[in-house]
Amino acid sequence: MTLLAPKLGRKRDHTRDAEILDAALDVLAESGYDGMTIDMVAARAKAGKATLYRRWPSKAELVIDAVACMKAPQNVDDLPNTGTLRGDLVGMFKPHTIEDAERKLKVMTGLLSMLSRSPELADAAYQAITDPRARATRLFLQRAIDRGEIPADIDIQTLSIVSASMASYRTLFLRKPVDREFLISVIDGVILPAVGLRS
Amino acid sequence: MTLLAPKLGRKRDHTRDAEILDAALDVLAESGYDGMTIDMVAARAKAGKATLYRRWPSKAELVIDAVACMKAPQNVDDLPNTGTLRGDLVGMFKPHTIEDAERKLKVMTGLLSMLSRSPELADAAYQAITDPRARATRLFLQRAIDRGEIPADIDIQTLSIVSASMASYRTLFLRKPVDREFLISVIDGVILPAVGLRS
DNA sequence: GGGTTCCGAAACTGACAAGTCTCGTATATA
DNA sequence: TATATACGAGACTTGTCAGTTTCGGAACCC
Repeated sequence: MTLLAPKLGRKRDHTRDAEILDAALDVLAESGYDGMTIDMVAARAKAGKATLYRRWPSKAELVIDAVACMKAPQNVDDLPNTGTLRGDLVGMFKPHTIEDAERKLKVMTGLLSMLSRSPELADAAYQAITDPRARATRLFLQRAIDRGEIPADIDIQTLSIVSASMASYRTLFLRKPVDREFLISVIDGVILPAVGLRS
Repeated sequence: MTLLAPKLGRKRDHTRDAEILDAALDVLAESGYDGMTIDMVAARAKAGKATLYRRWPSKAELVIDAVACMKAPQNVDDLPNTGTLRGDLVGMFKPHTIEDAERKLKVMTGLLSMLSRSPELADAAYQAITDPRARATRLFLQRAIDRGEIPADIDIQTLSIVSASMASYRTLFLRKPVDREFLISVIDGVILPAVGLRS
């Protein structure tokens, strides 16, 4: 027997998928996983609830898909490459990059208490939000080692998460803005001194 | 007219307050704010729901009180004082201290998405969880400066939150255990090099 | 003892949200 | 044109949970 679906009737408009997932991310960033309702997402996407349930079997699956689709094609080419470690690190503070990081952190905040209950969601969040940033920083450090700017025996793994850790902590625990001044103080007061570059 | 309450009837057993608040913290650490129900707290404390509502007007107030009562009388005397910065920092890894920090972090995780909606809760969490740790680290750094172990021009504010930031990030974002090895790598790979103490 | 408030247990009420279904309409194939 | 599916809108069902009330019993004061 064939399981092929017949090709009858109106076709599903898959351009709406991205719009719905983006609406879900907005609601998620604003209200968190528990505060988010399917009605909110449908309203923001100007879609019917049935349209959402036709595409995703449950709220949980919708959220996993929405988080996974944040995973930007982080092109190595559009990362800073200034020739100095400090230049690369500071180069991450372009308005667009900061804006993107802020939204991701808000989404992550609303997801945190769910991660322990849904390994699948935890993995999606790691792939889309946590890992790309650490990758970029590891790249900066490795290039600095390769060009002899910093010693080769530094702890790359640990140092690569310093800026992300401190930015998250400042937002989540201290509830203060992650502004340019703070990021500069992390770079010049922690990371660069730690790799032996004093200003 | 007098507003003095009459002293009739059975007296409220205020020794139950602490037991109920402690049960609330357990549930909070396990299920987060949204996942926590009053029934869970009552069941864990072997109390009736009415008993809880006789003492706190709402779930929100109960949680604020529970978090506030975590604020231990952090005695400066029982903080490490070893004579070296590294000794003081490492001295924070006593089993009891780590256990305490783990529970606080779990509670905080379940609270994070609420903090933006309840400034009162945010303040209680800051006073009870976030600030005490930063205070201790600032003390260690200041003593190291005073004894001439490290330069006086370091950025104490920024450096004092490095270890807490990285421990939180590792737990929340990376979902890996904050074990002794990791903490040592933060101290020896980031903090001490950053203040000019190389191993 | 009599009146009052506490206690744990559990029934009850009301609101809200996940998920389903229906309706009128639009768009596709045959 | 006839049939089948997608669409937005919204009614409907069901379960859960905050908060209230009721119950039988215990503790306290007069």
